[in-house]
Amino acid sequence: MSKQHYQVASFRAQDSVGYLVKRAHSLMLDAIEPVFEARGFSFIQYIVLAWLRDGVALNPKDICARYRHDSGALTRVIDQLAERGLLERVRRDRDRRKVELQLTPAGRATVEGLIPLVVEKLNLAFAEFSSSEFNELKRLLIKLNTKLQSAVEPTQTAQTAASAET
Amino acid sequence: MSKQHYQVASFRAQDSVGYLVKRAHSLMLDAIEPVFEARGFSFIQYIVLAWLRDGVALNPKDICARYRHDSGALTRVIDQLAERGLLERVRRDRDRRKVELQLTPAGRATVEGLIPLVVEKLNLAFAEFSSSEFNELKRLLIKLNTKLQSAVEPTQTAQTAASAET
DNA sequence: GAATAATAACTGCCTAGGCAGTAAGTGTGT
DNA sequence: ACACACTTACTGCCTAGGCAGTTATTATTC
Repeated sequence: MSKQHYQVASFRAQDSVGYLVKRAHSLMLDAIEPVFEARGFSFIQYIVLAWLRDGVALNPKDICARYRHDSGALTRVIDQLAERGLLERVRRDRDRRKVELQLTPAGRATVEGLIPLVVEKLNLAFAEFSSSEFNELKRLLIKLNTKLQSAVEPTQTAQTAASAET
Repeated sequence: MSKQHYQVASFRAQDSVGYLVKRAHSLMLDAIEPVFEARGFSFIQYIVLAWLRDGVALNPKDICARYRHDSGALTRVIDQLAERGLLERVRRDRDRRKVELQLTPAGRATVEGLIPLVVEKLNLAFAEFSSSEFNELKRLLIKLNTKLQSAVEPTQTAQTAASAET
């Protein structure tokens, strides 16, 4: 038996965690987007640059999967960044379907300049959070995401999982 | 002095709570949207119906403010719902700028039918959360939202807080 | 080894949402 | 009373993202 946190009879949409999460996402974007736009960047452009810097994702497919962004839309974001000389597409001989994205020195300098602005906004948002509150929020969000992800993915080990028909 | 949870030198974009929140939002939408679409509704249509049912918001402006939805986009959503006979626009003599939205019996029946599907998905997502974890996540999200909201709103003392007329 | 499936990036099209402006209605100050 | 500012809902336009293909490349199967 699993916890039943919500009951049909007493459910109110505005009490849903889904609403709280949507609202947090929207408010955080509203807080940070003007910072980027004032410097000629969109938020998604920053994400691509930052993830390349950190080595999290090196090709479009990784970014799509991890940031849950549309493949077609991402191609156009990469076009914009490449046109501005902030990254380069490199086709490797290993697997010629894949495109490896590499930051140029200008791209690296750009993202290094943007990060302090992000850090400042984040610290402001969590100024009144204790360390334990901050860490607990992260832990619970990761726990939620892990669960949701496994529900979405018809993944590797899903063969044994109760007959998910295509 | 306030907590500095992030440092520029050690910042990695994928560790940001912003990313966790964005991901949670995206995954939750992916989990619930197919349920609505299979029944001919979009998620935003459900939100409008559910909020009207709960009396949270009775006119477009309230929904825009609380759900952070664009006013123009919302007008079109209301058009769709009105065309399908699920709600009606009523202009009141009190303030003829405002449009009061009223669920029709069909609209009420529709939303009552959708809510169990939402409750089921939410309970699945939080099945492995204890009551204290669940409540703590809600509390921390509310705390975050409150802070972010106050950063967005420039004025907002106690003046407008008391302006809730029926 | 050829046929088929699967994968990665990309393109075109379409729709929903953001933005700016408009119209009707209301409040305020003098 | 009048001008002015403000509010609410709506409209048109534009852009970013979702979706369905397309192409090039690699993996799998017979």
